Amino acid sequence: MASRPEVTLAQRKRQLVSTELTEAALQLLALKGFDSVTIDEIVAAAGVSQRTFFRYFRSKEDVVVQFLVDMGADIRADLAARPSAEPPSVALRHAVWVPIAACADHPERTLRVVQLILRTPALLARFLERQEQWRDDLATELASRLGLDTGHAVYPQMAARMALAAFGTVLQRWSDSEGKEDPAELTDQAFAVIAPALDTI
Amino acid sequence: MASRPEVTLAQRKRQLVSTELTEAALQLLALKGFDSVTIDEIVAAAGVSQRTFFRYFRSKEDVVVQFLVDMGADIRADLAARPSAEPPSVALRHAVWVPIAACADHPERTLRVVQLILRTPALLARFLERQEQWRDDLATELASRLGLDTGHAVYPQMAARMALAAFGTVLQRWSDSEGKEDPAELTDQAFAVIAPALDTI
DNA sequence: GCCACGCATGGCAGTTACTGTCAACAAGTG
DNA sequence: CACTTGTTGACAGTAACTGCCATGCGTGGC
Repeated sequence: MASRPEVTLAQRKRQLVSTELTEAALQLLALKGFDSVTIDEIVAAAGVSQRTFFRYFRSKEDVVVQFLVDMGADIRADLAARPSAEPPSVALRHAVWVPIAACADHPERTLRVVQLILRTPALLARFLERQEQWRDDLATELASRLGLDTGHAVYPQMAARMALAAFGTVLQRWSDSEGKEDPAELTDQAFAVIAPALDTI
Repeated sequence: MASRPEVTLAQRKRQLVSTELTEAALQLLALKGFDSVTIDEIVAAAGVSQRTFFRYFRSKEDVVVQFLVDMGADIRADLAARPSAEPPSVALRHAVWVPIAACADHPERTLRVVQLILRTPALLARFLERQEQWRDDLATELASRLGLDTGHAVYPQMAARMALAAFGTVLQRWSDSEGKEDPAELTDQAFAVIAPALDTI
């Protein structure tokens, strides 16, 4: 046994508090809007102290954005797992599809959050800031795939930005249509636009 | 005379206070970093009260980002002025070149500010948030140029995002190279990447 | 010249996000 | 049992931001 001897009781407790805070925050924020909810209300609902909140999240915005952050690592991981013979447009489409599929799988959970983020300036700002990290990761991964130097060629940077442009467009259209438009179809349309640029490497 | 009877003394006084605050802020921020400078220090250097500061700027970040905001309107204006027969890649290249040229014209003034923004998470977040407005403007302008409906075609959104991707890449490379790389050349390279996608409309 | 009005400003109190510090407590280890 | 490690809560403190009100300064009517 001991396949995971590291998953101690303490770690599970941490996970519990984290999800408890996230749930409480998302419910309150979706209900009253971002600005009208204070940290005190969130921690009261979760049953912890304010100090504990800031041990789990760096800022009020982080509670909402956090669940999208982990997706960044998934994108890069998926891109790295793609066969290197695959053209960039196909590989990137698959990589970007990972977080979109996660949203599409639980629309009732994610749609509200996505809408909240896209329509709240403070949250949107943090979300975009996190995407910068995704972009750098994607760019370096692409550069190593293609044997290019990130410092000299603009292609990796541009390709990463174009992929995230597709991601953003899909998210926005999905949000604005209240989830009625099909994410898969939107992703196809977005990548159809950028594919000619991605594959002229 | 009276070519501008609206430019009263009061308005010029407002402009004076605004620039005074901006100058004081930029100097202090470039010197000590964004987080280490307080509003109190800025207003002390500018000789006004803290309350007055927040009558001119919505937040501490705004002092830095503000000067980049007006560029957004310029981009759209330039795009609208372009002949409609021009392919999107050329028209967008010219539109995006407007703010880049403004930076390239006064490198000693703008390089520090651009670096400060790109390297300070809080400032970067606000900057990106403002760009969202640029993007919407560009997208609607492009849609009307091409007679498309923003609500049904993804092309205008994607084209606007690609143009801003080029803008961001140029800014980042210019900033990372300490101004040594030529903005015009970087712009050409970036648009060379996206041109195949932009012109397959 | 004088008064009234608009408008920018400053001071002040208050809210809220966020941080440093310390003591208490629980769990695992020798 | 002593010791270490990790999590938590309470408290004080900083700094960003806002509402309110009084003050002064320029402009226009009389």
